[in-house]
Amino acid sequence: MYSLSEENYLKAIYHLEQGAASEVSTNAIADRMQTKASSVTDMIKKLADKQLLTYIKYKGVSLTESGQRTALRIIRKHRLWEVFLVEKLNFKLHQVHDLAEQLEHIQSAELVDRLDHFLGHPQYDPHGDPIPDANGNITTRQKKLLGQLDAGQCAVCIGVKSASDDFLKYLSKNNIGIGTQLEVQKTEDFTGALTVVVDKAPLFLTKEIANSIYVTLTA
Amino acid sequence: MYSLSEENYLKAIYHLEQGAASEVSTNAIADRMQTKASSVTDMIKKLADKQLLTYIKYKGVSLTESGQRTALRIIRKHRLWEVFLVEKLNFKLHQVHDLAEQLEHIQSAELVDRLDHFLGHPQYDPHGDPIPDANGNITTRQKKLLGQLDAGQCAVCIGVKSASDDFLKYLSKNNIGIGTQLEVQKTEDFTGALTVVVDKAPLFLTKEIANSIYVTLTA
DNA sequence: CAAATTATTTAGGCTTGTCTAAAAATAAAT
DNA sequence: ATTTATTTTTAGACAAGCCTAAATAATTTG
Repeated sequence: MYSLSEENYLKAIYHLEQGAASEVSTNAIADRMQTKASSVTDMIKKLADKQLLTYIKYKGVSLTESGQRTALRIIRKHRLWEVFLVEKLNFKLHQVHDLAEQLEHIQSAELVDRLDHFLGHPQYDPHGDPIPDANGNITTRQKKLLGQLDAGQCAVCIGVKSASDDFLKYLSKNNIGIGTQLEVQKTEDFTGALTVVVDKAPLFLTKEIANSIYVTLTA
Repeated sequence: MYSLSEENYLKAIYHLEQGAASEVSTNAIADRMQTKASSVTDMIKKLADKQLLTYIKYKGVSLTESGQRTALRIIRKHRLWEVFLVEKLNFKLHQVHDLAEQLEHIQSAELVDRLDHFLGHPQYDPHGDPIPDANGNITTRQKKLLGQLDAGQCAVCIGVKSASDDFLKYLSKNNIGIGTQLEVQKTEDFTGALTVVVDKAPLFLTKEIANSIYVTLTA
């Protein structure tokens, strides 16, 4: 179908498009892909020829319908493999990304579907990111760092940024895990620390800890 | 480590070396890899530079210790993935080869080890081929077609050549599966058909059936 | 608004892995 | 033992994907 390199570009551009209002710039892509701007120009011309994105010289690119669909297929594979690696093979969270980067390029629609079924149609990957379904539909949750919330806001933990043993141990000791409901009770402007309510009990978190926990706001 | 192409060459050469007394010829490799002899020459020069094989012009190649080890690592991955695809994802036998050809190139020793453990350290893949262990040790069993045996020989079924539904149904109805002990009672020279003893009961098999069943001789 | 800075593209080159066509070596056959 | 046929290697070219250096466009700044 598409080459390994083409797939990686599509995925990178998709991610850059999320969380950036306008077109995606050449340099932004080069940055993310650890490559040179001139290489990016070459590739986006090729992807434009294949109708995967629209490209206006000196202005940037944006994915077409077809480009988005393709990117989402790759992201679906990536996240399903991450679930497999963590849930079935007991990998640690921080180990799975690089492996999934390889596995996401395996070509076989049937393999993806069977893997999805084998894993019980998971909705989210181990980092808390949503897994697109077979049709490319994705439930977009606003992913935030706990440290970015204001007093009074409620959220649920959907993932963590770092996965050091000590950090995970600290979290489980304080009854925080994926799915845990949190309410921000108070914020300290000076230190950035905050007090949250977990299981009706108040808990004091430093700025560093709060900025290592991903959450999504609850309705 | 090694490129996808290099890995495929090593694997092909390994397989050609098994069941060929002398050096492996350029054309034999080209045939197996569906490529041109000139491309093979280019590649074997590169592999010789990397000490993965010894190459004498116009005479052929043979893998070094290091080349064999590398090939066996790839074959180990291939066969473990095949087990996964059949046992965990319920793929049909004939579907798994092409997928395993992709999966065998995923780079991660830890992934292989964890997969091996997850699958319960299987000894053989779904085709009945032995899986090398983590150190590259492989239990070489003489793999034969049932139709090649003579009267009086005993063997155990280790796999099947085709995997059509009808054929598998036929086998299970006659109590033949992986691990089944067989003794050849009589052969018919003219038709190639043979009578085998399964579970102490005689069973008549046509030449076509007998040549679709892989066995290994028992001591 | 013109000059300086930054971003992007073009031009040309390199590597990997492939190919075709021609040359050289080996093997087969009369 | 020469000629013929086959196999293998060399030479030169090509596409993909990357690079550096130079040119051009866009943006920022005084």
